[in-house]
Amino acid sequence: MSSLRLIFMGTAELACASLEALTLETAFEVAGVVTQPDRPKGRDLKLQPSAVKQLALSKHLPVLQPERARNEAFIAELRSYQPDLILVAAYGQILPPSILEMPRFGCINVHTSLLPKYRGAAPIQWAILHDEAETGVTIMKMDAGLDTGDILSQAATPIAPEDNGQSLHDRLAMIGAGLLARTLPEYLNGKITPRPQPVEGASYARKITKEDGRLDWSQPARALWNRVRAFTPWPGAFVFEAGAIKPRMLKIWEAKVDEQLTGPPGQILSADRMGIVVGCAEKSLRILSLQREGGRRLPTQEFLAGHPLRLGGRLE
RNA sequence: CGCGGGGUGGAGCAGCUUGGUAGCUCGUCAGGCUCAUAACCUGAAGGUCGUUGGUUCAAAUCCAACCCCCGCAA
Repeated sequence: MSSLRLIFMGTAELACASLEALTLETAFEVAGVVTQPDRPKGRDLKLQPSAVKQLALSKHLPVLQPERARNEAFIAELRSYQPDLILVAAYGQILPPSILEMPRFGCINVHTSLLPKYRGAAPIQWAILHDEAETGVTIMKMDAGLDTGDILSQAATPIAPEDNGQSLHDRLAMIGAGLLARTLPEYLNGKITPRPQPVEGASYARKITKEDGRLDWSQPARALWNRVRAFTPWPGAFVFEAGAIKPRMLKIWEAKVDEQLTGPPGQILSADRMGIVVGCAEKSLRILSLQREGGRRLPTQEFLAGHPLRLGGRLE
């Protein structure tokens, strides 16, 4: 039997590790890569190819970039590739039934959560936000619902205190790629029976927005700490210096919960080389590195050298 | 031409509007104090003020072009 014809659909950085893994498997032939159209990005809003497109081009794989995956012409073109299997990872568009039913082995998705928890667009961030002890990757067979398909395999990883959105993302990308490489052959050989997702415990991780990164000091320090971690490096947790005519945004990069100091929510309780401590609903948050609008990311000590903060001042 | 902030000793910033002596908080080095210290005191080294050109008796400061960094936005 000749190698399996496979179509890869993905856009974000997360998908690259999986694509890389698949191209290394001789049992598969990656016949084409589908990714989102180039989008305006960067300071000049110039069109930029997706991370997956860049990787695909470097491997000289055919790249398809339909504006809409539902588009009839695209579906026809996809059909012409006669895929045996379609692999989807962080693609960013809903696939119509005509695509889901196209390959004889179906469409397989790599999702970065332990389904049925955290279905949807931002499972990594929401897992950290919700103070989960662990999360993971699920390989599943896609169906018409949003991340509701039957499970082929899963792998878990603990969320460590030093984890943030970036580190967890990178780790899950690697775990996902490895799990995919192990799961696919077994699935294709009929050694895996897809099992339906449990009804209990399902949740939805909606897309996050910039505004979700705003720190609300009326929350407990641990919740704010989780928010900082979850939103690093994107979209970033932020606050504003209070009292200024033109409020300056401060992006918080690193923080930890301070067990000792307490004070009114938003009030600066301490500011020295050890950090900027701000009062919260419960305990306080010690900011270790931050970035002012227009400036670069700085450790607290260096930030304070040029931006003295008044004790008792406020952040909001 | 998407909007905006910025490039000043090793780090972060002020000074620029109203041209005329290089400033602040740190760091570094030396010495002092101290049981000790990331604390405190004294002293020192370290900068062609992003680049090029222009205006001027005189430019960090005014004008022009260019290079680079960052936030927003995506």
